[in-house]
Amino acid sequence: MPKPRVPRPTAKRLSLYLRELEAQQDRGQPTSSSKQLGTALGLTDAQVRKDLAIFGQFGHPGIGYKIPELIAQLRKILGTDRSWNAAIVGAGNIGRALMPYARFRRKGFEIVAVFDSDPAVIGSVIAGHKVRPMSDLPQLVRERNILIGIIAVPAAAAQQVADALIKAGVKGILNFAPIRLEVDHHVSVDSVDFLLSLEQLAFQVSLGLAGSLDERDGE
Amino acid sequence: MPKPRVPRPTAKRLSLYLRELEAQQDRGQPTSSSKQLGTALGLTDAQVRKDLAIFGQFGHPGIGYKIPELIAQLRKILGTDRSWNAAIVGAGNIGRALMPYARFRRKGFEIVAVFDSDPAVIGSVIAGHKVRPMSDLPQLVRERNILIGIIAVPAAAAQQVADALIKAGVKGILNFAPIRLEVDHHVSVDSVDFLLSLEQLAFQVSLGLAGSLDERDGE
DNA sequence: CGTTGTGAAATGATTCACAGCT
DNA sequence: AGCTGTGAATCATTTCACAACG
Repeated sequence: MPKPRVPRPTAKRLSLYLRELEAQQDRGQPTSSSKQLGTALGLTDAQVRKDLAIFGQFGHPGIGYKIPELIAQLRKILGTDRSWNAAIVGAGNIGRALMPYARFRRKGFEIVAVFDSDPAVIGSVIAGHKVRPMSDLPQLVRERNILIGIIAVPAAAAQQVADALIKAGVKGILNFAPIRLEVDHHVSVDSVDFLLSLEQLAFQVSLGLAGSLDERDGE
Repeated sequence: MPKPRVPRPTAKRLSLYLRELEAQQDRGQPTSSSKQLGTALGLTDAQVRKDLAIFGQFGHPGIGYKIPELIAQLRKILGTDRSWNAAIVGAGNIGRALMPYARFRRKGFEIVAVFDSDPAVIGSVIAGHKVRPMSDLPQLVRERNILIGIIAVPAAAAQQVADALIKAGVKGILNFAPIRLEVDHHVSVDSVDFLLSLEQLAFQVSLGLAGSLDERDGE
């Protein structure tokens, strides 16, 4: 299994397949078909098969996909068959909402450090996490093998936080600040921007009930 | 200006253009060019021009785009030239983080109601918002002309909350639950799913420094 | 000049449709 | 019969390249 070219939309769907398969497994299902996965996720069966076939031949003609087998494969592909240590930078509203989010750990992401620049919160403990000063960041990121940084600071500070994280060795950044981060090409950035999402909603809604935008779900 | 077909990727970029233009205006810039907008956002100039040309001829050859003019146009197109009343359902971690988010109002979104099903929080006031029981939802959505609902409840409850919101008259839903919502085609849904984003990050990072995924920014 | 708007070409993603396996 | 994997066809989006404009 060398390195297949992965279309970006496919990459996003991989996580969705995994999620749906886990749900089906919880319901006691032993196998699933591309048809079944597709209808659950609003996709065509052909789409599902194309996506999965990129990585190998996981399916069994006449049967479908064996759920435990495919789950294991997807976890390996997505890198969630191991655990990832992450740091949250910014103990404001968003950072605080993220800390107690138990599902993180259940999915293999462990928050092992929290940083903030505000002396008023440094030293306090939130949801079991001690808030540390930014000056501790380089050392802790290295010591605790943190590869993922979560930026939950105001837009004005986001770029310099990103720079600090990258310099310390972080390889992936989840960015909640409404700003485009400029990063080296060997670092991955994924942004969560709910203001943008709200605006998309306003746009689609104001296009009116008979929208001229595609009629497919805006998932 | 009838109803142009708007490619979905274009719709997302429209908000980005508006944001960048506002930043440039704050810096005192009177005009901007497709080249300048493009480099600021990691896009080609041709892309920017194509996107904007869908809605009319806003540019001035040799000059570029007059910033105040284009901002006004984009606001009108996106529907953010007016104010939108929104309701938050779910006063848990995420809901609570959203309530004090001042930027919402600044961008034309006003949280005018908050609902939860937990008797322990109903009646309490969070960030100036009184938490109301779900039974108040239908009436309040109508009375306060709420067109946008923000779902911040656990996945298991999300679909029924969506149904309740839509029945009450909401036309757009911002969904924070990690689940696909089944909605009528006249309702728009946009999802914010940071577990998904984290997994994308893990995927890209584990593909290794020399990723086989596109080398462009993972914005 | 510099910059727009836009057909034409190139690239990318999805769907079709069917041979082949169980 | 039911279902996968996949080449070919279709559809969508981006980039190119250039005439026209101020």
